[in-house]
Amino acid sequence: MDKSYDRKKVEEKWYSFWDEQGYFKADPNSDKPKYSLLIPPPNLTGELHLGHAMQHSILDALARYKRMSGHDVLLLPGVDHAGIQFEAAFEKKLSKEGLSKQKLGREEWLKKAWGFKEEVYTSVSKTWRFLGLSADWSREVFTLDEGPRKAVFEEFKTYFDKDLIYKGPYIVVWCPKDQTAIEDVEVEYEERAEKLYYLKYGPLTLATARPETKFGDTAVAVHPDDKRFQEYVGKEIEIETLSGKKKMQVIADTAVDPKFGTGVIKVTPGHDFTDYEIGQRHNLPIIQVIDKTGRLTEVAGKYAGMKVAEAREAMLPELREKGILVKEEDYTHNVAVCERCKSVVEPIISEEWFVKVREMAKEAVQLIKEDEITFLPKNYEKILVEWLENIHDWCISRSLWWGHRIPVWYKDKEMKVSQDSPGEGWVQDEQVLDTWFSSGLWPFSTLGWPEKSTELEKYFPWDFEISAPEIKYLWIARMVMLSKYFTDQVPFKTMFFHGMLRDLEGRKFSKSLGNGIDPNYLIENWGVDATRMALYSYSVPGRDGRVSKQILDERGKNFRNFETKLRNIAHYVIELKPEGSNEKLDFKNEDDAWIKKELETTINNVSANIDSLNLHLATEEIYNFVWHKLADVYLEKTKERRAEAQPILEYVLESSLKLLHPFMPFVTEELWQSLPNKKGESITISLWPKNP
RNA sequence: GGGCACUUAGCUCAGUUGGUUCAGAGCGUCUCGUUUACACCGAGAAGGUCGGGGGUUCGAGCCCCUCAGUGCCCACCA
Repeated sequence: MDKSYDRKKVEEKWYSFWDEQGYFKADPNSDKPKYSLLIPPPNLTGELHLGHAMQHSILDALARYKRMSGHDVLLLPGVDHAGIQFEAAFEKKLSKEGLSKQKLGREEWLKKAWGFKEEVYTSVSKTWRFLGLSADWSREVFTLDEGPRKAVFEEFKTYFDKDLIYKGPYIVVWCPKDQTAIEDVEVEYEERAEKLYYLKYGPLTLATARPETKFGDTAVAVHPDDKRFQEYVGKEIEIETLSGKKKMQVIADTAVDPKFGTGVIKVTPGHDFTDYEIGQRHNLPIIQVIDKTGRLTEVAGKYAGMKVAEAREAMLPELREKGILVKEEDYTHNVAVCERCKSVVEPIISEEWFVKVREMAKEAVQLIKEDEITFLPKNYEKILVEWLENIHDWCISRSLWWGHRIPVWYKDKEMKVSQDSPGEGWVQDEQVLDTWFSSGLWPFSTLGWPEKSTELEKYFPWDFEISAPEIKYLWIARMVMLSKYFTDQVPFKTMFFHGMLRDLEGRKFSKSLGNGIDPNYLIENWGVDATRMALYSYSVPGRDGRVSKQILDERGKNFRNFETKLRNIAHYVIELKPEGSNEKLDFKNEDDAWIKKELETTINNVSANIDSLNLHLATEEIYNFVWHKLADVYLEKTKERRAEAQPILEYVLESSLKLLHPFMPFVTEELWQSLPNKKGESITISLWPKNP
């Protein structure tokens, strides 16, 4: 066979053929049973990675299989605006041009941002098509589109009217780099070797890792049962500070661990979560020491204006000199950093919007426990339930510009919830909503909700949803919660968590490590079909895989070879068809009966494995049949009775192509079209083989 | 600290209810073979006491207990 043909060209040709024929379009008016799959909207940040490629390969295999099995399939594509991540990527680009948010102003910035969005989108959507994704592009949705915008407003208004939304000062995780509050689920912890400082507070000594927050102390606390400090509880002690002597009360609170450090803590309600809670219990005042840019405020005296790390270094000599700092020891602990930009985050008091989600979460738990969602792997059900049971109020505001703006308007002392300006003189809230506020609605906002569309009626709840495990709380749990709340239904019937692909050391792929593998690289080397096949072997639910470029190349090569094998089988069957071949399909010969039986077994096993979402087994099954049964054994045997076996060869080849099509769409279409009786008719709409 | 996974051939991984077909695949290694579908191939071979130990059973990678190692998630101790 020709070994040097242009695979890419062929892929493009068939993809546009399918697209033009409209095979991927769902038809709400069809009377076929529906099967709906929701594509997790990738973030608008640029490149697609291996995880996306795997998700899309899995989704597409299922979509194609269901389509061939007589379903009206909706595979719905979309894109997420990804607030923080998008702004970070955009900011980088702007800074290269010497521009910034400050220089541009909100309006101009947004204009450019939309331009950047288009740019990024173009490259992303191209890659999608390369993977062969059989999505209904006519229904593609972007989270900032008008539809989702209406849905988001409906969501906000509903919460507001039901008194589930409130705004207030609260301790939040603040990212000084991104200049916004983030959620605790967006925080990562990094182990760092720092120091533990022992400070003298009057008659007491306490240990702290953060002496710079000293200016915000409003109490000293011990455990109520700790006998060592009983005499001080409820009293005031006089302590030495950097700005002279000061009185401070000693309180008792169970949050204090008597075994850690000296058993005494300083309470800084403005900059520590535990301390904040202690402060609430004891009515302590809050002093802000660190501002939103990560610098000390004027309460820090001469240290005001310094960044946290600088200030800490700078104040140590004075603390030593004044005899306040009495001991230092090495201390390794976890430091909270922003998941997106990796800078150290600060607990800070800020004015933010919150949603009370406890009741909603409770109902979601109920729903999950009724087993209406099949989780793969199963144990994720428990993981999600536990998170939902311990949920706390959701901080939904972000100090960003890219996103759905909070639909609240102010005029003098008045406030109104409205999607658009209520009129002259009204000013909209500056903040935007958390990205997940809109993503949580995705299963129904994409189908026209809050309108009652036929699409919503037909395709919701979704039959299948897939996700990386890392967004199980941020996204999956929220979708369940919001679907229950707004539609009283589950968002999807099957929830498939794929594993994470990691490098050989077991580390995540990340930009900062530079260990990523570009799916486009694999596609260029081995073709889409082979790349997809390689990925299916890692598609076992919940199981991580360790890969390297070399390992993926091996797999890619293997399946590229398989593709060649398939081409050669087709060549033998079709091109080398002898004159005067038998026309009648019967299986009287012993070999014919054998291959027929093997094929039937394969059909059963492949179908069953797709139905049970074991794509790695389904692909193995058909691979084994085609290579080691059909090619190695049967085909060899037909050489002695070529003309007689022709109808059986054609029949088995056709069935094999169909069985392979969900996984290797391109080569199967190409070979299908070369069958003498199939010119122009697509394998995409052929019927899945069934045994009598 | 709490929870959850994983540990099977040199490497990356399968192995769905315990039972001739479970001891496998791909790649790698070795031997042989250019027989017209295919060397991006074919025939064959080597290689694992399925992490250690204990238990249940007529019978266990597969169930239970325990130990060890690895990874992930959650919480967070100032």
